[in-house]
Amino acid sequence: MEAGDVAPRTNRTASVTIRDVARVAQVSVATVSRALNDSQTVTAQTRNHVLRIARELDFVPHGGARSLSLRRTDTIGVLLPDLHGEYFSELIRGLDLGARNSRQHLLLSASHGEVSEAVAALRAVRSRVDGLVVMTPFVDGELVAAAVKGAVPLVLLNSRDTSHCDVSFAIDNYAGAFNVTTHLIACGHRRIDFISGPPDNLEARDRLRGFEAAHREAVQAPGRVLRGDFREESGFAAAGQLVGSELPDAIFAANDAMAIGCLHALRNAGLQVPRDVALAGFDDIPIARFLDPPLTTAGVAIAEIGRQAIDCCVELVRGNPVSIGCRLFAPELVIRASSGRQSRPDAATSATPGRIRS
Amino acid sequence: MEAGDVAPRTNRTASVTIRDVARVAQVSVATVSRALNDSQTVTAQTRNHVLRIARELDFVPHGGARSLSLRRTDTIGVLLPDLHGEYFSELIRGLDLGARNSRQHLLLSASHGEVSEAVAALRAVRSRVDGLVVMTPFVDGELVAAAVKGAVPLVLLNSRDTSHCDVSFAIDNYAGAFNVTTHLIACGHRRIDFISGPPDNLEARDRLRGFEAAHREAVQAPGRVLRGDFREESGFAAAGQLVGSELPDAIFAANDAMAIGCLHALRNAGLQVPRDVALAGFDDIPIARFLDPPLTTAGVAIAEIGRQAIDCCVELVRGNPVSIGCRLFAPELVIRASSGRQSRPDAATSATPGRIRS
DNA sequence: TCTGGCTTTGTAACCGGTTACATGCCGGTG
DNA sequence: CACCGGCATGTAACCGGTTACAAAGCCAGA
Repeated sequence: MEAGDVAPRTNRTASVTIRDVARVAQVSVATVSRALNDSQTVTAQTRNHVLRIARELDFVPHGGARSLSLRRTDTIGVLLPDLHGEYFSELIRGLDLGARNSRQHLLLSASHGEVSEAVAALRAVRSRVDGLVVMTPFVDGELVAAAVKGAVPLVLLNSRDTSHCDVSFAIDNYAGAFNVTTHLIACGHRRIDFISGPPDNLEARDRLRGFEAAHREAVQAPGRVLRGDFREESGFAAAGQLVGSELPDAIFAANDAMAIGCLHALRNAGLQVPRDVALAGFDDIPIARFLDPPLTTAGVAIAEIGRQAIDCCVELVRGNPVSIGCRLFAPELVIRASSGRQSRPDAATSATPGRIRS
Repeated sequence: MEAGDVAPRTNRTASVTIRDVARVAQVSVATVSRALNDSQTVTAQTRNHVLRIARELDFVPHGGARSLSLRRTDTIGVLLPDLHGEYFSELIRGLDLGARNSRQHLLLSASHGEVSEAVAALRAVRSRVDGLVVMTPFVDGELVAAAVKGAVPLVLLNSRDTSHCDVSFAIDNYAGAFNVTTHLIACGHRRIDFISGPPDNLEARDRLRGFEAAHREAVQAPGRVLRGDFREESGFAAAGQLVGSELPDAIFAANDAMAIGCLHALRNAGLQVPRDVALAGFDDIPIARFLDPPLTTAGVAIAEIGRQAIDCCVELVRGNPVSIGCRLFAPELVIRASSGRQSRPDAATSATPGRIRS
């Protein structure tokens, strides 16, 4: 904030259009257009002439005009509940990978968990993109589809609803939570408390169901269920409650972010993980392995899902055949130090065998 | 991948245009346009009539066509070296905040540190956006400006170059590194090693300069300088080298990501931070406070910079007066446990007094 | 009744590309 | 020489909005 000067409406260079090129090259706009695109119907000589003039004038076709004419924007719209945090960061990495691969632009919006914002964003964006990748755990597919109105192909993320979209990607949250819980039980933990996600979030509900089912299977009573909202702070708060009352043997947080908050609160209370309490999370965000102790969690190929979602959306846009329906990703149990002593080496008897990492 | 079916080119609903609305409402397209925008020159009665028809037909104006006509896309293009990791995640949060505030879309691209990709992305994007926010530490402002050609306002991030853009935002890397180093010296550490960023990165160079200057000021010889690239892995590798040879009293990593890698390697080697080696980073990414031990670092208001950059870019787009030049952000010394015993409470005698957090 | 001015609406050009169709030019054949 | 086919190029319509300008309608005042 040091320069007190005021910018005089900077002089923008008026952009050079295809008609300028045509005039200078003394040909018609059609010929210029044909020369710039690959079209075979133009002589090598004229093509070179036109290209030289275009380069001299530093002509860059106007993307918007091109889109209007071609009815193709080469842009995929992405609507996420949020854009920050390790989870979305990983997801965005995958989306970028996919987009870059298919030479698509990425138009990014966040709904901040508000239905109204999501609908507004979709309406604003649907005529600027060729396809949409949408993740709105708080909204059911019907509202999203209504806002999109079939104007463009729609891919849903983290949803199993396929009645309102072409393809959806989902994580098997039930199985993931089941396996983590079974692992904790196998480690010898008797009372396991659960920090849940927001109750109106379908994924959060499935994780809770998996937690409960694993207890039923092991004929063991589940511990307390504390309510969280998937954010670090709520994990911190929930652990604070637990520390104040009777401590469980293990805590299973419905995602890694809350597990991190939890870990922080436990440390503040002078407790050691896993000696005093064991801990597990869900997602395997990149930081999970760097925590102290490294976090046991359900590994989800977050970036990979993002990449595939874009790929799939692009195929739909191009009208290529695509296997429709819901693509379910099975999380992998990632066993690290935070879950504590393992009574038997092969204790986790889940269908997806656990893997010791890092 | 369960559904083996193949999507038959889904039947998209042909979009309804302003001419459809005009026809049904039995008025001219001009009147429809006027009714939809606020224009005063239309009777309340006709406006209501038109709006009702538009709603019935579920008419949504075509964004692209609107942009072409208005020469305004309500979109800000953002080009970053990468989109993932805690640092960019924080930055994107700020960018989103700013964009949302000014009702702008965000067109996001990553250059992956490649000059050619950056230039290609800028050319592809410059005709689709009203303004650009660009961060390319590897490219000097001139190349960026050449690719943009003054087509739209340009704001540079993490650059002090103002000769090629309207406004630039920068962090005072020199002062930040100077203060962290001075703090480490004040803590009583004699030999302090430095893990640098990539040598062709201007910010990395400034941090190294600050590190060296603090040693000169304290009349103390700086330790070894190991080469990193700002990524976790390189911090891990560098610490591996140090562990193999003679261990310093403290390690100062040029950013937090490398400090995290470093911490991981030290823990693997059975060393305790700060008892065996002290550690400090730079950036204060959100996770820094949750590490064990919490990381001493130079706090940069990452999201705030992103927000201000968008705000500023939007003001430029709108032709509003804006204080031009470079806006320099002074990092704040954030003292946490990783830097070890503090010999005197007010040891850090820097201009920006340190603050004990969390 | 006529005129002038104000308000509301319509017509058509424009934004900057693409492309269907028309045109002109060429050489080859009957 | 007339005719035809094929190729290179030009003309103009089109994508779907906005808006300058024209025109029409209305009312008040002379």
